[in-house]
Amino acid sequence: MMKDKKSDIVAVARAAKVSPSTVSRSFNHPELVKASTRKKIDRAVRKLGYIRNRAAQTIHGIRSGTVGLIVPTVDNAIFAELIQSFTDAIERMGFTILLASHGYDLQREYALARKMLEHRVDGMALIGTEHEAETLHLLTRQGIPSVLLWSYAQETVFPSIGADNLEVGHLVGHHIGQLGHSEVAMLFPPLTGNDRAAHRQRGVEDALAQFDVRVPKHRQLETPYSVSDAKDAVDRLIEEGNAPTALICGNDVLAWGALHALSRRGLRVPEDISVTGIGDFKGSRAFEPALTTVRIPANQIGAKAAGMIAERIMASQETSSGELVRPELMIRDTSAPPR
Amino acid sequence: MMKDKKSDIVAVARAAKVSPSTVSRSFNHPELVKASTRKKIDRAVRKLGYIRNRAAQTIHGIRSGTVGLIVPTVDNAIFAELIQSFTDAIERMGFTILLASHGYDLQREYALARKMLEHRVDGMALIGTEHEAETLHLLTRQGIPSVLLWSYAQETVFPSIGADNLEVGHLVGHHIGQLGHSEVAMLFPPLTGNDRAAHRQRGVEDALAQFDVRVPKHRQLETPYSVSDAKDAVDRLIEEGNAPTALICGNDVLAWGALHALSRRGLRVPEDISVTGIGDFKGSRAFEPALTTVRIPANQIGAKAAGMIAERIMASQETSSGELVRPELMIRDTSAPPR
DNA sequence: AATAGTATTGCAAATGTTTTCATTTTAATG
DNA sequence: CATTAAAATGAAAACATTTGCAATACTATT
Repeated sequence: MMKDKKSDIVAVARAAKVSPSTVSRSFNHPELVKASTRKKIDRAVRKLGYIRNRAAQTIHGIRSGTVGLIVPTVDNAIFAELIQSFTDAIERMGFTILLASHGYDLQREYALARKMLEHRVDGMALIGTEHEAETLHLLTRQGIPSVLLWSYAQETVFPSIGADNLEVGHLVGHHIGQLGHSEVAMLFPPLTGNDRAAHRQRGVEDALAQFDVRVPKHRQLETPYSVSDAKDAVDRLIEEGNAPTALICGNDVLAWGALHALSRRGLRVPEDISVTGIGDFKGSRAFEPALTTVRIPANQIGAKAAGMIAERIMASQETSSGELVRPELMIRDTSAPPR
Repeated sequence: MMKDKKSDIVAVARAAKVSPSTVSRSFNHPELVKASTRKKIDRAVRKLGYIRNRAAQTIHGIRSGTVGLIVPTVDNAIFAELIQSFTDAIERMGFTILLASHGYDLQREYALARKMLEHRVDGMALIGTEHEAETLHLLTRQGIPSVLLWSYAQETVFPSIGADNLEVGHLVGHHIGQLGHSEVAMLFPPLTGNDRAAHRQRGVEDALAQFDVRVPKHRQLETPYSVSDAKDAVDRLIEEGNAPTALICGNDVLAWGALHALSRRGLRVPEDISVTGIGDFKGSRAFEPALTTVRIPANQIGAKAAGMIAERIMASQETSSGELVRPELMIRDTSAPPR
C-alpha cells in the first residue's frame, strides 16, 4: 500500500518530478501547463491521494468557496424548503454552505455571523429583514456580500428577496373580509424576532379593518410553531365557546393543527368555520379539505437569492437591489362565506 | 470613522504596541499574557474590528472547527429534524456545520465529501449505512473521524448510530399481521440509494410472512417522498378496486397522503382500512385520526451523533463503535383489526 | 543590592498554497 | 543553423497565523 504520509503540494511535486509551482498551476490554470506534465501530475495526485487544501488557498485572498446561511430553525417546513433550494443553487455554483440556526434569538444570530466571518465565508444569507444593527454593521464593515431572504423590504442595507409580508397578510385578510366574515380569530406564532409573522399579522388586521372587522384579544391566539400546539390552542378556543366563523393562521403548519382540531370537534370546514394558512407548504394542497392559503414560492426565492449572492460575490459590484416576489392567494376548499 | 484597511493580527499588534506573537497568544493562551496587555489588545481588536482568520489557523494543523454533514435532502420532515438536532449539538461544542445534499445520488455524495475534505472539515457525518466504497475509502484514508447516522449496522467501517430499520419494519409488519390483516398493501419511496427504506420494506415483509401474509405486486406502491404523490397513488389504488384492509407506509409523510386520500374517498380509518407510518414525525400524533407509527427519535440520534463525532475529533481515538437506538411502536388511532 | 527564579514578551521559522518574475525549453522563421 | 518568439517551468516572496526558543522584565529572597 501507499504510505499515508502527509500529502501536500510539494509531495505531489516531488512524486511528479516537477516544482510545486507547476503543480499549483496545473490545478488553477491548466492551460498553462503542458499536457504531458499535467498527466504526470494527475498520476501523482491519484497515487498520493492528495486533496487540495482550501484553507491554504484562502489565506491568499482567494475565495473560500463558502457561503454562510443562518436561519431561525431548520426544523420547519418553511425553511426546509428554502434551505434546500438555496443549497442546491449555491452548490451548483461551486460554493459550499455553512449552516447555523439561532432559534429566533437575534443576539445569537450575531454571534453566529461572527463565527462565519472567522471562517471567511464569501457571502452571507440571513432570513428576514429584522436583525440586530450590530449584525448588519458587522457585515457591511467587513464588506461581505449579503442578502436577506424570505421577506422583502425596500429600505434594507442589503438586497432582500422575498415577499412583502404585509401584502401577504393583506391577501388573506381581504379574502376573509370579502367573504363576509365578521367573527374572526387569528392564530400566530410568537412575533418577537420574527418580522415575517409580525408583518403578516399587521397586514391581516389592516385588511380586516377595511371591512370594519376587528379581532378581539381573546381571539388572538399565539402558539409555538407546531401542529400539536396549534391543535390544542384551537381546541381550547372552541371549548371556551369562542368559536369564530373564520380562523386566520400565520402559516400552514398552524392551519393544519387547526384543521385537525376542528375535525376532532366535529366542526365542518368550511361550512362551520373557514380556515386559512400562509405559505402553501408541501402537503397543503393535498390536505383534505385542501387548504386555502397564500403561496410564497420558497424554492424560487431560494434559487434567486443564491443567484444574487453568487453574482455579488463574483462581480463584487452593487448590483440588483433585491427582488419582490409576489404572493398568490390560493383559494381552495377551506374558505367560504359564513353561514 | 476608522479606516477599513485590512485588519490582520499585525495591524492589531501595531495598534496595541505589542508583537504579533503576543496578540496570537492572547487569543489562544490568554493565561500566558499579562492582564494589562490583554486589555490593550482587546481594545485594539475592537477598534479595528479585527476578526480572526480560521483559514490561517487551519494550515497550522489546528482544527478547522467545521464538521461536514451530507444528507440526501433537507426538504423532508425526517432529515429536517435530524439536521436541527445535529447542528444544535455540534454548535454547542463550538463547531460549525458544512451542509450539502446529494438527492439520493451516492456518486454525488462522493464528490461532496471530497469537497468537504478540501475544506479540511474536522469530521464528517453521513446519512445511512449505504455508501460508495470509494467514499468510505476516502474518509478512512484521510483519517477523518466520521459517523453514519439514522440507521444502525454492525459491520460498518464507521460507527453508526440510529435504528435498525429491519427491526423498524418488523414492528409494523408484526403489528398489522397480529391484528389479523391479510389484505395488505405497502407504500414506499424509491429504494435505490436508500438503505433505510429498503430495510424497512424487507422487515415488513419478513414479519408479515410469519403470518403467512404476502403482499402482491399490484399492492406494492412506490411514490416519491411527498404527501400529494402518496395521496394520488392511494387514490388510484382505491379506484382500481384494489383496496386492502391495511396499508403500511414507508414513512409518516406517505401515510399522511394516504390518510387524506382515504378521507376524500370517504373510507373510514381504521374501520375500513388501517394505515401505519414510520418515523413519528412532528404532527403525526396531532393528526386526526392520530397516526399509528414507529417512533424513531430523530433528535436523540442527532444529538448523540454530534456527541460521538465531537468525542472522536477531540480524542482522536477509536472510541464507541456506534449505538443502536430502539424504535418504538406507537399504536394510535389508525390501526385496528379488519372488519 | 545582587541573585535566582518566574512571568512576559519578541524573534524567527514554519504552515500549504499562489503568483510574479526570471529562466529555460521548444517551436517557428528566415 | 542562427535567431526570435512563444511556451513551459522554477525560484522566491507573499499570505495570516502559531509556536519553540531565546531574551527581557519583573518579584522575591538573601
